[in-house]
Amino acid sequence: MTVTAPDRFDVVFAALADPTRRSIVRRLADGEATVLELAEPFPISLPAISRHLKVLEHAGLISRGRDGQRRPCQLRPEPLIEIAAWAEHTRAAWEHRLDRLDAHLRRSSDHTPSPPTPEEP
Amino acid sequence: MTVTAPDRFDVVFAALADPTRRSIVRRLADGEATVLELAEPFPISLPAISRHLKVLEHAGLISRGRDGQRRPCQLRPEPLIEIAAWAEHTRAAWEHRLDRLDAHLRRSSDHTPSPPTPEEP
DNA sequence: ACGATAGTTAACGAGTCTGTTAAACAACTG
DNA sequence: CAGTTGTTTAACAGACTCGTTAACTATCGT
Repeated sequence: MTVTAPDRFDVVFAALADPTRRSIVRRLADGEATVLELAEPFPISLPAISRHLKVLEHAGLISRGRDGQRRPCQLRPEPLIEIAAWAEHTRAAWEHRLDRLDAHLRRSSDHTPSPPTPEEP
Repeated sequence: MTVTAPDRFDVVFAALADPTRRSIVRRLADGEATVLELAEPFPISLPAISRHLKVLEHAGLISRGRDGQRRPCQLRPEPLIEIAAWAEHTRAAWEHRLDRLDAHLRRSSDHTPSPPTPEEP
């Protein structure tokens, strides 16, 4: 257990920070696959894949079922939606701030030599 | 020198995997800020902040200028757009695959049970 | 029950974060 | 010039990550 509460985004971004895991996620977007099928394109050992899958599962990016001795993996898109929304929201805030700055500069072009960085009241 | 070419997304996702750095990014969406201003909300030392900023800069998420002895930081939204697009694209592929599966099931059986994802009218 | 197939856990090493403190560098100020 | 403010670099410790191999569990097929 970690002392500080682990943000949900921490584990999702960290999971996607690895190229192997992103590749697995991308692969699972095309449909369910077993561990061996997922491992096939990569030059690394099966235990390494197994741990990557555990990381993805822990991040909520995949879920695993049971089919005999196989453990098929499925993509769970919710975290993808969340991080896309976060990135988009942050970008939108940035753009909105630029708009406000632009409007401010437009207004104060006559007199009122205000500082270049307008603080929000 | 790194042996394997480091994917651009690796460094962006890794940069955003840290809550302090995400918080800084979020803060910069509201406008330019100096290192001291960015450090103020956090209980960690200034060198730690400086290194976080270096990581963000290396990921292309911020750029830094010069204003006397200050080094003001600015958000660069391009990487945010890229990862949002990646997540959305992956999610879209997943959804499309479900649509195809649904259509296939519809075609290949007469008495189709109620589909689990009621998306089509 | 046996062996083959599918996957996980254990133990370990190399390398990479993240934080610290102390010291340095850079630019403004008196 | 000296002192102060803003920021970075150096050196180091602790934790985590990613890979390995060896051994283990679980399920299928005969």
